[in-house]
Amino acid sequence: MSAAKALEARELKGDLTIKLGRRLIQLTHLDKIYWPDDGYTKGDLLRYYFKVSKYILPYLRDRPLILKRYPDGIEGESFHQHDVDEAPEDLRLVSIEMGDGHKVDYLVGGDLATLLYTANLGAIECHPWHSRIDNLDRPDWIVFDLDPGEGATFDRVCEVALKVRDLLESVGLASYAKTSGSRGIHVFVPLRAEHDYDQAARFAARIASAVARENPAIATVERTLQRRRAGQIYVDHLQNARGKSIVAPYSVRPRPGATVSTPLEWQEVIDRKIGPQDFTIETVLQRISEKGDPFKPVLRQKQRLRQAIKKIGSM
DNA sequence: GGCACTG
DNA sequence: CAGTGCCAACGCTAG
DNA sequence: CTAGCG
Ligand SMILES: [Mn+2]
Ligand SMILES: [Mn+2]
Repeated sequence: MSAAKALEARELKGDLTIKLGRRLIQLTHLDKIYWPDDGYTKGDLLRYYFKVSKYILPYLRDRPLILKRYPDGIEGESFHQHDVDEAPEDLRLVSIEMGDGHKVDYLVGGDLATLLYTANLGAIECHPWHSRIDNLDRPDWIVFDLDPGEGATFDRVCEVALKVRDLLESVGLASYAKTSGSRGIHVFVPLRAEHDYDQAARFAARIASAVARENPAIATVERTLQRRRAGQIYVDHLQNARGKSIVAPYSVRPRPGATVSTPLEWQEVIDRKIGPQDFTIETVLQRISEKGDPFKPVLRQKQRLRQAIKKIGSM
């Protein structure tokens, strides 16, 4: 059966084998409940990823994938998986040598077959590396993970996101925001992959620290939970390292409502009329068809860090 | 979720 | 046959 | 070095 016809059925039940080009992909337990409070099933998850594939796959292409698996749904136990030893032969893998010399076989993103294979394993979220397999030591984006503390509002997250954007802009860099799908915002800075993780991370630390220093009531870079004040937003820059990841644009989250990490226009961050709960596996496709993808420049803009490092150094 | 292994 | 184990690694930094 | 964080 064609993948499209099979997956677009309103109700998905039991198991299904779909053909993608020459590949056969097994999709199992389609009626298993993954979101008990909402009634969404594993079939609903697979249908969403099939329909959004054209938009999400560019952000996964040629990147090692970290799987965070929820085989029994969002309230069941979960585990991380890097080393994938049982993947079908025809899915792309890359063998990456770790610090201690042992090798880990990562799945490589970008193919629909891989996306549906990982979703079928219960990998609700997509977690790509910040670098691509042809240049694993040089990230092609920097991320700022804005995490609201207990009691901090999404309004305040928006406020801090704009501070980050403005500072980046003042050193000559464009940036892009998406909802995390939980309560925060992720700010991405697209890069030409020419600086290594250490240089990128040091730059990110300087930006985050400056935002916290200039806005101490609402932003902090303090990692110790107990020392973050209520209402502050934690500007987490420490994800900018090899082997770490952040959830991809258009990735589903294992959260109530089956929310999706959704790219925003900066004007939406300014207007504060939207919230993370507005974007779910049921609403995001409609939004994309109306507004397009605000993150498109993230894969096109090859920004260079040299001048920006110089400028932040003199501030 | 699926596979290897145990009893 | 049913039941169980397994599937992460690591980078950072305050103390 | 370890503990806590993600
Ligand atoms: Mn974080
Ligand atoms: Mn976060």
